[in-house]
Amino acid sequence: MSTRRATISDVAREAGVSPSTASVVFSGKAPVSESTRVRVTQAAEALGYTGPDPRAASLRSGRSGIVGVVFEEHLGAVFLDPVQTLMMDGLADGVAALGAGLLLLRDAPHADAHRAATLTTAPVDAAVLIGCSGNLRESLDVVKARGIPVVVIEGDAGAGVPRIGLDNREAQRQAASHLRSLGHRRVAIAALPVRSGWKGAWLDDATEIRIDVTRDRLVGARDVFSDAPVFAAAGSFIDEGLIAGRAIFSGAIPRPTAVIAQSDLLAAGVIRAAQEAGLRVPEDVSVTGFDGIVVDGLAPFELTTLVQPATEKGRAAGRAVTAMLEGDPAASVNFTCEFREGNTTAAAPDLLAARVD
Amino acid sequence: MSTRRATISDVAREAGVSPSTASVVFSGKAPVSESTRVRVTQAAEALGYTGPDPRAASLRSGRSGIVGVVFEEHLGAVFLDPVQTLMMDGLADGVAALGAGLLLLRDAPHADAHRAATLTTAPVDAAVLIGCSGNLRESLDVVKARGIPVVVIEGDAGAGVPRIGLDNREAQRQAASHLRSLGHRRVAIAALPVRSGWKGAWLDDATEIRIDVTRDRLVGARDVFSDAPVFAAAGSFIDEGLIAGRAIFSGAIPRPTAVIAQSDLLAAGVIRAAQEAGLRVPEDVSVTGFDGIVVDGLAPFELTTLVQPATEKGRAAGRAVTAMLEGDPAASVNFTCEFREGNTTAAAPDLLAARVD
DNA sequence: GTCCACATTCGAATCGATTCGACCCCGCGA
DNA sequence: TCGCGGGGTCGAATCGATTCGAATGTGGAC
Repeated sequence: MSTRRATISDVAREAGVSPSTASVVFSGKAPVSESTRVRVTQAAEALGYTGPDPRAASLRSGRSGIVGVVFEEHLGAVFLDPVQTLMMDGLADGVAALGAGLLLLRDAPHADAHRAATLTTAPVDAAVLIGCSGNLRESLDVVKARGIPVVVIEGDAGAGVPRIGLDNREAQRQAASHLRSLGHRRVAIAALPVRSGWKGAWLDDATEIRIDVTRDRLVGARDVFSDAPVFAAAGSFIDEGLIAGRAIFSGAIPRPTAVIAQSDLLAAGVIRAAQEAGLRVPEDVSVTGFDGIVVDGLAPFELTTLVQPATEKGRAAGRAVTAMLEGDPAASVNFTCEFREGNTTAAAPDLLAARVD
Repeated sequence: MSTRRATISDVAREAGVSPSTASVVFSGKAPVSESTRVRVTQAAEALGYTGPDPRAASLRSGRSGIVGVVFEEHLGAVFLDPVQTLMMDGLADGVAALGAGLLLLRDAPHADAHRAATLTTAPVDAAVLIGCSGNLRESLDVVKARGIPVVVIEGDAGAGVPRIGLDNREAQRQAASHLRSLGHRRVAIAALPVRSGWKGAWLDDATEIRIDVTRDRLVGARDVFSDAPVFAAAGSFIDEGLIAGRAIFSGAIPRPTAVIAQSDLLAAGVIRAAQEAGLRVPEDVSVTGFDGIVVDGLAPFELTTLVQPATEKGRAAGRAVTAMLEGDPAASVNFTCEFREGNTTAAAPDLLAARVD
C-alpha cells in the first residue's frame, strides 16, 4: 500500500488521456500531438513514473530485446578464450541493429543444478548456441517449439537451424599437408578437449569425441597423418599447451618432427615445451596453430596457422538472428580459414625424418 | 489462428484441473497429488505445451532471473580486458546461487543510439554497474526508483548503493613509495583512459578525469611524485602501453628513471618501449604495473605490481546482489591490493637520479 | 454548406501466467 | 459424534502494458 509504484494508467489518468495514448507517448509508435506529449510527460514526472515496466511490455508485445547466448563451458571460461571473445564481439555487433542485449547462459550442466537460468526459463527473443553439445538438445526442442529463432555456431542443431560454420576439417588438412610437403612424417597432435570437463590426456581410438570442433580438426589432420598420436588438452590455454607439449616431448612417444596444435594458444604452449626440451623451433620441430589470433609474448615467433574469421562468425550469427526475427529466412554460412605461413614451420630435420621413418 | 501455442489454461482444461493447479504443477510451489501431476504433465505433452512463458511468468511474479551487468565501454572491449574477464568470472560465480543469467548491457552511448537495450528497458532483477561514469546517472535513477537492487564495482553511485571497491589510491601510493625508496626521483606515469572515447595523449592539470579508477590511482602516485608527467593511454592494452612508453621515452620529457603504469598490460607495453629505446629494465628504468594478472609473453620479466583480487571483486558483487534480492541489506566491501615485488624495479641509476634531480 | 481526409485519441480486449484466500474432504483425537 | 487440522484444488483477481479498430474533431476542397 505504502507507495504502489505508478503505472501507465495512473499517468494517463493524471494527464487526462487514455492509457493507450500514454503508451504511445512512451513508445513513439504513433503520432502524438505535442501538447499531449507534454502533458503526459509531466504527469509521469509528477508521479515518479519512470517508463513502462519491461516485463509487462514484453508480455504484450512479445519482444524482450534479449538474445540468449548459450555456451557449454563454465561461463568464466568464455571470457578467457580469445576466439570466443572475438566472436562475442562480432555477435554484439551483429545484434546491435536489433538493439538487443546479450544474455549469457550456460548449457544446463547438472540438469538439476538448483535452478539456473536456462534457455527455457529466460525471456529471450532468439538464441545463439555456441558449439552446442548433446545436453542441449532438450532445451533446444523447447525453444524451437516456442518458435524462437535459433542459430548455431560451430555445431549441429539439426535441420532447420541455420549454422555458422567453419571449414575446420579442410583447413586443418591444409596445414597438415603443408607439413607433409615439408617432409614431416612423424607428427603429433595437441588437441582441444574432447568433451566438457575433460582433463588433459592422451587419446586412444576408442575415446568418443563429443566436441565438433575438436573432432573435425582432428579428422582433418588424420586425413594426412593417419596415425598421429593425439594429446587432448584440458582447454585452449597456453598453460595447457605447455602440458600437452611436455607430454609430447616427454619421450612417451617417438619424438615428432612436427606438432599440429588445434589452437594458437595450445601452439604457443607447445613451442614453450619444445624449448624446455632443448628443441629449436622450427629447426628441430615445426609447430602449427589454429585460429590466427594474436598471441601475446610469442615474439619472435609468428605461428604458421589457420586464420579464422572469428569476429565475422559472430557477426554473421547476429545478422542471422536479426533476419529471422524480422521474418526473413536465414541461411547457413560456412566460413573459410586462410592458411598463413609463419616462421614456426620448416623442412623436417633430415636426420630424424629420413632415417628413422 | 493456424496454431496458437497452447497456454497453461489449455493444458489445465485438457487435464481437467484449474489453471492454478496446473501452474503449481510446473512451479512446484505447492503440494500436488501424484495423480494430478501426471495428468497435467500428460496433457501438456499432448498439447505440445513446453512450460510457462517466461515473459508472462516474470510479469506476474516480478522476477525475471536476470541480472544486468552494465559496462561503459564498447561491449567488445569487455571481453578483451583480463581484469574484467576475471571479474565477470567471479560475478558469474556470485550470482550462481540466484540461478540468474547475466545480461550484458552497455552504458547508453549516444543516448539516441537507435534503440539499444538499456538498463531501463531490460527486465532485470538487479544490476551491477562497472566503473559507472556520469552518463549512467540517469538510468541509475530510474532503476533505483523501480526498486531494483544495484551494486557498483569501482565507482560511486551515491548513497545507498553498495560499492565494491579497491584501495586504488593507497595501493598505487605504495608502489610509488617503493620507487622513491629505491632512489627514483624522476618518474612518469602511464595512465588508463580518463574518459570513454579518450585517445592516448599527455595529460595536463586541467584535464578532467572522469574515470574513478584512473583518478584514484593517479592521485596515489601523485601523493609521492607530485609533479610526474602523465600520459593517459587509450585503453588497457599492451599496444597502448607501447604507445604510451614511446611517448614517455621520446625525449618530449626528461627521461624518467621509473614509470608507473596503471595496469599490467600498459606496463608490458612500456617495458617493450623501453627496450626499443635501448633502455634496460630495471637497470636503466624501473616499471611498475597494477592488477597482478598474468601477462603472457612478458617473460623473463616479472612485474613489480599491485595484485588485486579481481575475481573476488566480482564474486562479492554477485553476493551483494543476491543478498539484496533476498531482502537482506548488502554492505559495501573494500578490497585491498597486495604489493608484489618482481624484477622490473631496481635502484635508480646513480648518474641520472642523484646528479640531475 | 456539405463532405472528405487526415491526424489524433479512445476503449476494450489481450498477452499468459501466478497468487491468495476460500473451500472441500478426510482422518484423527476427544 | 463433533471439532479440528491440513493436504490439495479451485476461482477470481491481478501483474502492467500494448494493440487495433473505431470514434472524434478540424480544416480544406468543392
